[in-house]
Amino acid sequence: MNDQPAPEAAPEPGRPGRRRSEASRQAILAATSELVAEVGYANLTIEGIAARSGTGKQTIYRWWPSKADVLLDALMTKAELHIPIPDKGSYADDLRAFLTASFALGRDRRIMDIQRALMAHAQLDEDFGRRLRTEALQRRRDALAVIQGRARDRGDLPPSPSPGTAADLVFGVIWYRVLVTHQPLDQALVDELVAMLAPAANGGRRRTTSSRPRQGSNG
Amino acid sequence: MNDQPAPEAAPEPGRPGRRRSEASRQAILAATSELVAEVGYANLTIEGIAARSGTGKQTIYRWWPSKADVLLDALMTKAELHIPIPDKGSYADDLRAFLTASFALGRDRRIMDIQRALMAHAQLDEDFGRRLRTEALQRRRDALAVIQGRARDRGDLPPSPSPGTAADLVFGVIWYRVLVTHQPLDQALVDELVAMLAPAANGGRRRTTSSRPRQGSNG
Amino acid sequence: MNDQPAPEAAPEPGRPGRRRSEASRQAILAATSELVAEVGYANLTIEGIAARSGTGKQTIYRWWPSKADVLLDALMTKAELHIPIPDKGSYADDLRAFLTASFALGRDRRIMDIQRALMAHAQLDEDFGRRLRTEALQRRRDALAVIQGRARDRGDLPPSPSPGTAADLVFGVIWYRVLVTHQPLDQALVDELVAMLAPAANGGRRRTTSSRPRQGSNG
Amino acid sequence: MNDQPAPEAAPEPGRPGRRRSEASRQAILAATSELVAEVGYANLTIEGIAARSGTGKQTIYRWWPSKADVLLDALMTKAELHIPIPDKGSYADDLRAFLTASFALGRDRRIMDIQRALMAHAQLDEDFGRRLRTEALQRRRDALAVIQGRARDRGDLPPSPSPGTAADLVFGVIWYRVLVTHQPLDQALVDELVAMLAPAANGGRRRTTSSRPRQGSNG
DNA sequence: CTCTAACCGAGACGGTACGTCAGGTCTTGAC
DNA sequence: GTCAAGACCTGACGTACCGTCTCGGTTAGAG
Repeated sequence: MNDQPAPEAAPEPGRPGRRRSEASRQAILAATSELVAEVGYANLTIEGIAARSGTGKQTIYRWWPSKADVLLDALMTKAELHIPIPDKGSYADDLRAFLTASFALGRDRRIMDIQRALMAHAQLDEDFGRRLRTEALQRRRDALAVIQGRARDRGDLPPSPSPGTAADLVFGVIWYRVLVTHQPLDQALVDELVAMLAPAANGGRRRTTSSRPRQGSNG
Repeated sequence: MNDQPAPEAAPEPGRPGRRRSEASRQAILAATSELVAEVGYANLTIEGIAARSGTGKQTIYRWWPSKADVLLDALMTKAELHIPIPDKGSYADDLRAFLTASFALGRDRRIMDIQRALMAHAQLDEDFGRRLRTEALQRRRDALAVIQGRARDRGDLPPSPSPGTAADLVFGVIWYRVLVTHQPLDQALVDELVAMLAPAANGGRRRTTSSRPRQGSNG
Repeated sequence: MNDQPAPEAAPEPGRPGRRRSEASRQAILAATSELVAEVGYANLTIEGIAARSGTGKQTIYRWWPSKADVLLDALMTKAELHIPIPDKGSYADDLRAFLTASFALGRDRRIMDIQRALMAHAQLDEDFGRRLRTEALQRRRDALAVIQGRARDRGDLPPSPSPGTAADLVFGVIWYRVLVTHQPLDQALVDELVAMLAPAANGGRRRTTSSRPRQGSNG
Repeated sequence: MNDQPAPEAAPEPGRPGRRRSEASRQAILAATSELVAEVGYANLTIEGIAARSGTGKQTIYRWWPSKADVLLDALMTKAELHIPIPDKGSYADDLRAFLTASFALGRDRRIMDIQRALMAHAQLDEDFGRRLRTEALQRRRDALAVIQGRARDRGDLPPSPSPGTAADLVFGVIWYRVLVTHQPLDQALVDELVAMLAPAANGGRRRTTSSRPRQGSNG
C-alpha cells in the first residue's frame, strides 16, 4: 500500500521520464507551513495544500504518505531542529546546555503547536509514529546519548538513574508540559533537572544566575 | 457553541419534557467501548456508534460534543481509573504504591490505546483538551498531591525537586513511554523514580522483591 | 394511520376530558400565516409553527395531518375565499362578475403564493390532494355551476362548450397563469373569456370599458 | 449559487483534467427513471439515485442542482416529448393534430405523474421553475405559435381569442385536468377546443367520429 | 371530591436525508 | 514519467425535521 520510493531517494540517473519538480516540492512545503499557521493542523488538508501551492493532489500523494509527513518534512526543512552538543567540560554543564537549547525550541508557539499535532497524529497512525520516532525523536535521544557517553568516559555520569531512564525523564517532562500542562519550559526546570540528573559532588553550576533560591542540597 | 448542560447535571425535578433515556446512554457507551476495541479509535465514528447502539446520531450529539468525549465518558464509567492513596507511613512507600497502581492501569493494552487516542485528540481539539485535563488528568495529579501533602506534614518530603516538578517528572515519564517509546511501565522504573524522588536517608525499600539485579553501577 | 376526528367535528357534549384549546388553534393558524409569509412554504416546518405559536408539536399533529392542511386551514379561516354569485340577469354578466371576483383573489401576491404551494403539495400527497379538491377547489366549481344552472333555466347557456368543459377552461386558464406564466389576471382576459363562453346574440357588454381594441366580435 | 457550467456544455477540447463520465451520467438518469417509477417522486432521494446508479452523491450535485433537475433531464433524454407540427392545410386541422399529439403524451400514467411532480417542484423552487419553463414548457408554446403563425399567414387565424390567450386556454385545460381533476384528455375535448379556437365557417372536421352530440355550431 | 379521560407545553427519542467536505484514485493532455 | 487539473467513488460529517413517545400538569365531565 505504501510504495513510496522514500522521499529521500536518490535521483537514479538512468531513469527515463520527467524528473521530480523541485519547485513543486518547495511550493508544497511552503504552502503547508503557511496553511498550518493560518488554519491549524486540524483544518489542514491535502486539497488545501495542493490549491495553495498550485500543484495537483497526486503530486503530494506521490511523494508523501500523509499530511503529517508533509508537515514533518516542512518542519525539518525549514526550522533548525538541530541541537548542538559542544563539550562544556562536565556532564552537568553539557546537560544544562542541552536542556537550554532544547527548551528554546519549544518557545516558538507555532513550532510547538506543530510538534503537538505531529505527536497526536503519531498516535492515530502507527506508520507515521514509526517515522516520527526515527526521523525526529530518536535524533534528540542520540544527542543526549552522546553527552552521556562523554560523561561516562569522563567518569562523572552518576550511576542512577540509568542513562535510558534519564532520557525518559528529560523528554518526558518536556513532552508532558508541551502536551498536557502547557507550562513554559523555563530556566528553573533546567536547574532542577540538572540538579537531579547530574548531582555533582562539587555540584553543577557554582554560581547560578537563576532566581531560584539556593537549593540546600537534595542528597 | 458548547451549550451542553453538562452530562452529569442533576435531573432537575420540575423540568417539562421527556427525560433523558438512561438506556440510550448506556447503549451508547457500551457500543463505543466495543467499537473502539474492534476497529480502533481512528475508525471509530459517530455513525458507527449510533448504528451499533440502536440510537440516533442526534442523541449522541445532544449529550456529547465529540466522539472523544463519548469515549472518555465510556472509559471513566467502565474502567476503574481510580488510584488509591492509602497512607503507607513514608513518602517513599506512598510513592511506590502510587506508581505501582498507576502503572498497573497502563498494563491493559486496550485502555492504553484509548488513553493515547484521547491524548491525541486533546491536541487537535482545545476544548476537549480542557475537559480531558480537568476530568481525568488533574485527578491523578491531585492524588499525588495528597501523598506529597502527607509527606510535607510528616517532614520527609525532600526540598528538591519541587512537588510540582516531581509530578511533572512522574507523569512525564509515564506518558512519554505510553506515547513515544511504548516501553512497558515496569517495576524497575518504579524503583528508579522512588530512589530519585524520595531518597530517604534510611532509603526506600530495604528488602526489594523486584527481580531487578542490584544495580552495581552502570557507569 | 390518519384517525383525525375531523377538525370540524362537533364538541360531542358527553365526552370527558379537557376540551380542545381554541387559543392554541388560533395561535397555530396565526403563526402559520406569519411564517409562510416570512420564510416561504418550502421553509415552513411543523417545528417552526410550534415554536412560533408557543404550542407543542403534538398539538399540531393531533389536529392536522400535514403542514399543508394547517396552511389551508389558515387560508380558509383568514382570507375570504368566498365568491359571491348574485344574479346579474344574463349568463354573460353573471360570468363576468364571477371572473372579476375570482381574479381579484389572485391579485394578492401572498395568497397566490400560498395557493401555488398548496397545489404543489397536492401533487405530492394524494390524500391532501383530495382534501384540497373537496374543501376548496370544488366550491369554486359549484359556484360556477350555479351560474350555469341559472343560465340554462334562463335559456342563454350556449350549447358549446359543455358546462364542464367551460369550467375546465375558466379554472384552467386561471391556474395556468398562476402556476406557469405568472401573468396577471387582468380585465382583458375577463372579456375574452366572456366573449368566448357567453357569446350572446345581443352580446354581453354593449359598451366596454376595457382598453382592448374593438374586436369585431368573433361570433 | 448555481455555477453549473450547463450540462449541455461542449467538451472544450483543450481543457485539462478528467472528462465527465458519460457512463455515470447515463447510470444516474436511468436510476432516476427506475426509482421514480418504483417509489414515486416524493420518495425519490439523491442518496437513492446515487446508490442505485453506483455513483457518488457529489457526482450528482456536481452536475444537477436538484433532484427535480435530474428527473427533468431523465424525462427529456428518454421520453420523446417532441410535438410534431406538420402543415395539415388549415388552422383547425393543425390544431387538432397538435392537441391529439399533446394529449397522447399525457396518456402514459408514469410520464404524467412525473410532469405533475415537476410542476409541483417548480412551485417550491423558483430557480427550477425558470428552468422548467424555458426547457420544457416554452417549447410547447413555441410549437403552438408556429401553427398560429401559419394560420395568420394563411388568413384563417380567428381574431379572437388572441393567440396568447388561445395558448393559455389550451395549456390551461391540459394542466388543469392533469393537476386537479385527473380527468383523461380525450377526443371530445379536442373537438371542443378546436370548435372554440378555430371556428371556421366551413370549419374543422366535417364528419366527426366523436360521440359528442351534434352541436349546432355556436358561432 | 375524587377519579379518569383527554388535552396541553415541552422536549428527548429513533430515523432519514440533506448538502458538504475531504480522502485517495483515476484520467487527460501537456511537458 | 511527472505535472496541473479536475472528475470520480467513498464515507463520514453535523444539521434539520420528521413523526412518535414520554413527562408533569391542566381541565372537565362522571361517579
